[in-house]
Amino acid sequence: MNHPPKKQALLEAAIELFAKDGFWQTTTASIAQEAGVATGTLFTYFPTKNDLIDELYLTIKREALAELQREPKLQGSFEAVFKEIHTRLLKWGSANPKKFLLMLQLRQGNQVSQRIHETIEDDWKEGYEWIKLGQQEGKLASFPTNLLLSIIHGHLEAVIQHNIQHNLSEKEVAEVATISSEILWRYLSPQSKSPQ
Amino acid sequence: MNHPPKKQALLEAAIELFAKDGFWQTTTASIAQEAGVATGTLFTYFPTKNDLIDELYLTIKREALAELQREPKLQGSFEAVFKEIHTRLLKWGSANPKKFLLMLQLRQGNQVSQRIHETIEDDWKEGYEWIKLGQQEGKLASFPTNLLLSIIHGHLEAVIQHNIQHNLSEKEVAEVATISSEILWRYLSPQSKSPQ
Amino acid sequence: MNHPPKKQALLEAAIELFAKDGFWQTTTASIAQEAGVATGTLFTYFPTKNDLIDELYLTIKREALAELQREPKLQGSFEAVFKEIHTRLLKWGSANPKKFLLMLQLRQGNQVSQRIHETIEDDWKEGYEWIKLGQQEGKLASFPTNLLLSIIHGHLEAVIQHNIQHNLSEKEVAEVATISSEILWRYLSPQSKSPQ
Amino acid sequence: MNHPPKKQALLEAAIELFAKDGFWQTTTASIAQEAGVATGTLFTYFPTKNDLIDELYLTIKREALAELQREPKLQGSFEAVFKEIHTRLLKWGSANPKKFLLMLQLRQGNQVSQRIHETIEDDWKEGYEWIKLGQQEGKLASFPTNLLLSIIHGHLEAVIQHNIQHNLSEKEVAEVATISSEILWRYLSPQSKSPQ
DNA sequence: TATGAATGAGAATTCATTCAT
DNA sequence: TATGAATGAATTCTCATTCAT
Repeated sequence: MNHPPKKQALLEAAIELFAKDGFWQTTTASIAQEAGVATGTLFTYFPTKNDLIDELYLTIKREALAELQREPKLQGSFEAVFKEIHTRLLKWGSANPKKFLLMLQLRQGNQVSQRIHETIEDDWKEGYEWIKLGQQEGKLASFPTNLLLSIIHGHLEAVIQHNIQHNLSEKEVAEVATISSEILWRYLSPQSKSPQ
Repeated sequence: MNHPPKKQALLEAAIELFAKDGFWQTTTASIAQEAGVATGTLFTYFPTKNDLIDELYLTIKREALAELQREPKLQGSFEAVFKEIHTRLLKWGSANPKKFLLMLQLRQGNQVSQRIHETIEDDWKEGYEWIKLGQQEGKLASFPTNLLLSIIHGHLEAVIQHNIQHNLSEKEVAEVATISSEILWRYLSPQSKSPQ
Repeated sequence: MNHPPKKQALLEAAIELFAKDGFWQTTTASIAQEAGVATGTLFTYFPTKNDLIDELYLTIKREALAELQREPKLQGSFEAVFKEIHTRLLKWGSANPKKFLLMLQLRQGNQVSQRIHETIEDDWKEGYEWIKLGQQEGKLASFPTNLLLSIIHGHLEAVIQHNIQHNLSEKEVAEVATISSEILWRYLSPQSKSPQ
Repeated sequence: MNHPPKKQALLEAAIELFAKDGFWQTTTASIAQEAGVATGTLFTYFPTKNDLIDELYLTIKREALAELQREPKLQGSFEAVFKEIHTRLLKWGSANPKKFLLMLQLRQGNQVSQRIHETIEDDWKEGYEWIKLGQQEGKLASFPTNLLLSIIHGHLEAVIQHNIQHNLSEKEVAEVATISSEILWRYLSPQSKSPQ
């Protein structure tokens, strides 16, 4: 976010190459080359290749989070805010396919250290609490919060991956976002609203 | 499924180790050792490490598919069949966490060859057609079939991962399956059922 | 002593190169090359470069020890045995300059692991006990056994280094050995023998 | 001896670290850090790491030599001077274990350049001549001067190492020095004194 | 002089794969 | 088929040294 230029270049090169070839097929030498620095320079900023991963993952996760904190502020009814969050994340993921897919890859591959997972959990704690509150106030279906989050996450991932795969334009993404948030909301509304 | 015993042992050892340490961190030597065979023997059955992956992925995918083909046959209304499919897959994934997580890992990591992806697509074609037919007959929401499938997939993944993470008992899994299939069905029913 | 041929070749190559260039200036690649095996082969026998050192040091120390155990058996008066031990070690070191100097280098450089030092101490324990007994029986000067051993060791080292540096012939070494063992014996005899 | 403060700090840091970890395991960066200066600063004073070694070795050797040149002046009979030299060196080594052991390490490891060895030989030439003269005048045993020096050296080393290892107090060192110089003198006196 | 980020040649070690038995 | 020692290309990481400031 405010890295020294060479560090920034390394992170960007890593995103590019990891997304293209996968983490383990990408050598530190090629990252350095892509970033236009010497091989040793990488290790000035990241003591090991795994530290690079960790920082990369954290950086991307925080970039996604930043989407929710930027102007205009999230406001309005619970439903409105919920849909807006969904929309912003969906748009961010669709617009940043490399970062998004890399995030999935790193998570699935167990490459990210526990420490980083905890840091991120911490970052997103506010959101978690907001969802929980929504449930307590009867705005959201009452199944286990973790399951609820898993489902939201799974839904977002599925739709974003679909958008990326089909290479949708910004306008199309916006349309999908509207439909998708509508569906998700209906789907996660409290049971009372469900048809008998 | 009907492999020579050493081949079978190798596949099982690979599942164990890939799931634990990840594909790239697992050496062919360690797989052979875990399987109780010599290092060279692995290459008698799988010309390269990547061929092992391919076969493993295919085997697992077909094992999941077999769940849908086993007795009792799927039958009844479209809704009943849809829910049963969902339930069987969810139970299979929850009962086979290693295989399930490995499947995700291999898919995200771009490790599986194109050829295998095509083979699998072929295997599942029947299901794809069945979903499409359901849409045409107005049994399912009418958004793009691929998106629909992505969402189903994402939902299943989310719930299974949740089950695995929380280590649910078979009974609990059955309960979650009921709720989950109910929700998913409601969610993917044609728009007409949606609240105005 | 009874190593697989490639392991033996590696140990010999290592002696050659370590003695010539020093431990840290010698690369594992060059050792493998000198031994006529592939770079990886070294690591089949020695997990790390340090393990190679350890084994090398142990092997050399035991080779020296073997000099004392070979035929003809050590026998006769305490004095005769003492001188014979001194002579055999002195001859061995003078005849094996590379091994001898390497031994010194490894010991001084703190390269050998504690475990190996303990193993060696164990190997030589019998000798230690024999010296101690000699002291108790009044055959040797009564200062601290450890100091006594240090002095013997220091003397041997000094004379061997001198022989090596001056490149003495076998015959000359034999002469020096006689003088040297005479001096050392006189020097370490009990105080009573000393001039007032 | 009269170095700029940063240079002095670097030399001291180097002694500390070389003695602890060995020359090759110690990085120039760590020396600089220990000395509290920037990495680049080391190279202002020592063009290469090897130059640092050379200067260090020379400095230590001269420090030992200085022990013999300080007040009170060496005087009295040949025997008295011989014993006093021995005692001073023994005390210096025992009191400066890091420097002493480092000296041994550097010598054995072939780390010091030829140029420096020659310089030092020059420094100690006077002592060499004095010993030789002693031999000619029948004060010392008549075997080759070089061998004689080796033996003296070996003896000193053995005893100092023993003192260091057993962590003797200053008083104990003084006692050992007396015994040790007595022994050494007896040992190196001309043959006539030896028992028949 | 002093700094410390940057360099890049070099080194230890790994591991998929081969092949003689 | 099965074995496992041997191979050697490839990779991560180190560190003495440089140089712009």
